[in-house]
Amino acid sequence: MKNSFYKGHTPEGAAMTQFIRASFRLHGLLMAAGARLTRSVGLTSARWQVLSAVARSSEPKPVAWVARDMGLARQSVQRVVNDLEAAGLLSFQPNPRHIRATLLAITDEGHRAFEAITRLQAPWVNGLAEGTKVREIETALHVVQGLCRKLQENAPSAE
Amino acid sequence: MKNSFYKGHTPEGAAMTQFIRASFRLHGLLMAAGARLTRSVGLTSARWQVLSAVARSSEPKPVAWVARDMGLARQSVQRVVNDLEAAGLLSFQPNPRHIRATLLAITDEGHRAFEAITRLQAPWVNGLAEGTKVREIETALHVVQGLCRKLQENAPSAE
DNA sequence: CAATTATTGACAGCACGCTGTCAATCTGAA
DNA sequence: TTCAGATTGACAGCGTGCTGTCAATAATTG
Repeated sequence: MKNSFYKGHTPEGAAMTQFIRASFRLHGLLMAAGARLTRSVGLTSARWQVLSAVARSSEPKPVAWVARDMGLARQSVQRVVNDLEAAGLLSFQPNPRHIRATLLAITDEGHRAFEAITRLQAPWVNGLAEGTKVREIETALHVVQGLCRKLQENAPSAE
Repeated sequence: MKNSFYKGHTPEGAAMTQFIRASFRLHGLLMAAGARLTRSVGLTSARWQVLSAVARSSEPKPVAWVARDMGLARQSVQRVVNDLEAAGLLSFQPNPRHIRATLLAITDEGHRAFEAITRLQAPWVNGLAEGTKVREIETALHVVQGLCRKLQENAPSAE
């Protein structure tokens, strides 16, 4: 795979370029898999991720806080949250510290949907990880986290 | 990070779940970085990737072939290609084997844009990879490629 | 206390990937 | 040769993430 397209790259840079290309493809495949996984519960990948973020949260938060936790823009999460509220999976609770910034709470129905998908996700991801050593996954995670850190430093966070 | 949310997961599955979450964030950050990188040439991340795929291709191909190479749906690439053609960076060449499926060729202007971005991308990715060992990147690439392979097997390819 | 600044949500609009459907075209088997 | 199936591009529509702008509300500062 060493060809003219990697002129100007350090060995690390050439390897990283390949890794980034593979990451794009992985993202597409994960999104497709997430769609299949969540469809049976009547959700989508993005809605499930937002629901999870709220479910995993240690305390009720406004939309903007959840967005920051997820590393997404505020408005992206806002619209998904509005959809989830309309679907009855999330509810807005009054925020004693801020009139407009209502707190997000998961409803009983939302909790049921979250647990239903969790029961599907666990065996799915176990199968996906089968055959890969924990050490390798941790190395990969380390590389990805290092990239995220570097990219976040050089990136003017939106707004 | 071992908490109740990883019940039902094997050790590999728990690590993989973390890795997938990190991958989503990485994708978002890479897209943002790609936007900054390509904006100066008047392109976007997606258009640059399609242009690169055509530029790297060993022979002229119809849109559907390029889409398969990139692991994307045919129509996603089709619309970007139409935009690139309208912008004068790509051109449609007659295909002796198929009247409708014209072949994609890069124009002089497209070549200039591609090279301009390549000159920006190389130092950018070198800096990004700096401090990460090639061995680690290759392990991460190996993990990602393994995931892609597994996901592609279990996924009914679109259409 | 008053005025400036920061945060938050509402609204509108864009880029991109997906799907489904349709007609034109090519391919291969009967 | 003919006809059924595959391939390809055109068109329309959806979900998701982004940006920019605006008004309402908090927080901070003089």
